[in-house]
Amino acid sequence: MQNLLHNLNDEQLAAVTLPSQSALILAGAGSGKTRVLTTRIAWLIQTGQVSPSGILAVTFTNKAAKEMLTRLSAMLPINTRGMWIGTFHGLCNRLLRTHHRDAALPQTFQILDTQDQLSAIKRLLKAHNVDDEKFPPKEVMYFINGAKDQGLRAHDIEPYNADERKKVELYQLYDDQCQREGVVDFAELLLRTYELLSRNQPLREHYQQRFQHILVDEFQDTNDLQYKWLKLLAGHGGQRGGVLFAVGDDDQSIYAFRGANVGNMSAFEREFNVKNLIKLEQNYRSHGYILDAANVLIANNSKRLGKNLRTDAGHGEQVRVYEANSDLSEAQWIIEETKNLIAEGASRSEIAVLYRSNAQSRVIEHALFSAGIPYHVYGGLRYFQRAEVKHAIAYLQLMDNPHNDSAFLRVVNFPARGIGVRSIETLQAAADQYGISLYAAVPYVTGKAGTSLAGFVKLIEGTRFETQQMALPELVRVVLEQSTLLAHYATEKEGADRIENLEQMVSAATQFLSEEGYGQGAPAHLGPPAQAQSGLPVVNEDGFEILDADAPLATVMSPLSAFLSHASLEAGDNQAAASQEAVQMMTVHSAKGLEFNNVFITGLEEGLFPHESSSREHDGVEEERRLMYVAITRARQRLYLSFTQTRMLHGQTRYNMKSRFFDELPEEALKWLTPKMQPSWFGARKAAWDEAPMVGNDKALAQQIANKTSGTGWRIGESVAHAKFGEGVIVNIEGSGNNARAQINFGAAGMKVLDLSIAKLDRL
DNA sequence: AACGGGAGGATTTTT
DNA sequence: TCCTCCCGTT
Repeated sequence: MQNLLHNLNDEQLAAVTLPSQSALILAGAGSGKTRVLTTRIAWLIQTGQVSPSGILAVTFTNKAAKEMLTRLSAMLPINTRGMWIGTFHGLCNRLLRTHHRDAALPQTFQILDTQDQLSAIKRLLKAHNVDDEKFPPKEVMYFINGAKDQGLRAHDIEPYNADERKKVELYQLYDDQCQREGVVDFAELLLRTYELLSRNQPLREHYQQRFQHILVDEFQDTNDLQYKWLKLLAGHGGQRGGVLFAVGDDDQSIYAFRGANVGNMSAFEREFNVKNLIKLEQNYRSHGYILDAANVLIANNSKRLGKNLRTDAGHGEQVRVYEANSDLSEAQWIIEETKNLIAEGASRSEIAVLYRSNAQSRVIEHALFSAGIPYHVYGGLRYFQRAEVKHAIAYLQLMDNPHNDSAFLRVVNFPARGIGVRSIETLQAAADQYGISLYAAVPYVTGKAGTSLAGFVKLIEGTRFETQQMALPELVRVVLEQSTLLAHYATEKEGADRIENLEQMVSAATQFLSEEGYGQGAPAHLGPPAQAQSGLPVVNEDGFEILDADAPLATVMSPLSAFLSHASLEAGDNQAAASQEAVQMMTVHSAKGLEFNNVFITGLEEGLFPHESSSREHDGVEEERRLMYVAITRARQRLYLSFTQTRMLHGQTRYNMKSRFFDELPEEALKWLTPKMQPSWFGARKAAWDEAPMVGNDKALAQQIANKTSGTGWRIGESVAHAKFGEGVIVNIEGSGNNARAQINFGAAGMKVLDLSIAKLDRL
């Protein structure tokens, strides 16, 4: 125990050893959050307050879950495999497999990833003759997912106009289609589990009693449904249930666009009557100037729980700021600085280039490539999302559940076997007539189409029979052969990579079996033995004895089903194993949770970062500011910020102003590598602006600024001096004439709003 | 069925 | 600019 707790600072120690009450840990960037979370679990177990089976730890990503397991097994001499540590989706998958009957799902239900879901919706719209101009599939998908993320079914929604009524109708039809086909999308995993537990009292109470300690990572990223899910399991409002230990950072909430609700933090504090709010403010990552920049910037946000990072590491180096003429020269500058860093002994993998949007990476990539500097771009297609891999997966899905129409349609004519659009239309008509799956409708199609379709069914049936007793990797190999996918790509000019990817699937299967604790030789098709139950038996409303959805997965699903869920829930790495010793390029979003000795934050221009679309969203700029905060706090030792006067975007040259975030950073923490131009800078910029052909948003922005500054005699971006507050920069101007007020950032003296007709300001 | 031309769109992302 | 999607042609 001494070992477990030593080296924790006071804040961390307090969090780890909190009594059994709901707690909210405000964990700043680089404050040892994961350490606190894992040590808390270890401490609870080691002090005998809970057994490993009483722990439920939830994360958002598989990576975070794995990290937690790894650290835990290093701390505790127990087998972590039996512990419930996983992603929301992974845990729901496990619960739904076990209780599939109560959840009204086939045990082999398959999981749609986003691509699958979109094609399912496209198919639905076609089947119901919906005008996809008026109801674009993507929009329908957002609508459905948005509703599910709030825990709403179609019948829960009160449509406020005809269009919405149609969407609600489509939502219902979509759910019907999924149910018919035995498939479940990501949001459905959560919602179905939530409904299962809320409707089934014995089941709910069983898990409420079992999970005495529920720990949640990245709590600021939870959506409404996830919070409801947690409340349900924690038995909120009832006598039963466990203690919720939530760890998060409201300042790092950057996923509102996908439904995350930071408000869950304060809601949790209120609803669970949290007495234990602990702030982890000691930062072990960044040097002082970098933290100062982060702290001062984020102080501009109004809705915060409040937190200030501190470090023992000293000031370190100032943040370097560079203004480039163009995106090309920005890239060139990055190359030069990167070369310097490497010459000084920096490892390439300790250099990160961050940008707001993916479109910005191209120019920088090009420059790095020309300079012969190895780099790795994050993002892009993941292994299980590649077309050829998805095709193979579709064949495997048909092995497991031939009534999955999505999988059927994907490969019925791939590789080509003469089953065209007409054949499919005939088949679809038959399926609709009898209300059955496409696969089941094949015998009803006559003629030539019927013969080729029957051939396909024979292929599936034959392969299924042939692989009956095979272990998973062997089954995968046979499916790759029998489907003629390998043969098909062998004839393609560029097929070598695809074949390699397909063959990799055999080893992926082997690796999966060992990771999940399946015997390597277990027949892939075979379901779990009915006796392989663990945990307490519980009885549902019908008096059936049901088993606890305990780990490992092998007890609740066949190796094949498990592998298929794995393929959907864990999309795999992006791209082939990139060389480790490479400059890391990624969006700010994907940099969350990572850290580097040297960080470049590029494209810091109004309209890009903060992004122009953010101004239209509720609290959009605050979210962008949090994003900037995340970006800054990635850096350990050296941070570079850059912006450019002109940038080629969407085929047009744009003239941007430097990001407002520069005006929100403390002067003393910055070192301008190029002259900081103002106020003449603004004039020069405005001239360039006037000369250049304006595109929509430039005009809007110029107009907005003109409106704001008209008649005040002051301009946004201008440097001023005040007798009391010292030097500052005008960040914003509101109102006009005698009512005009300027928001001025006085750096160390803070942000002030001054009445321009009263305050005595001097131009600098 | 495969290819090409044209139109339109283009934050951010995990599961 | 550059990628994706759809439609029309071979």
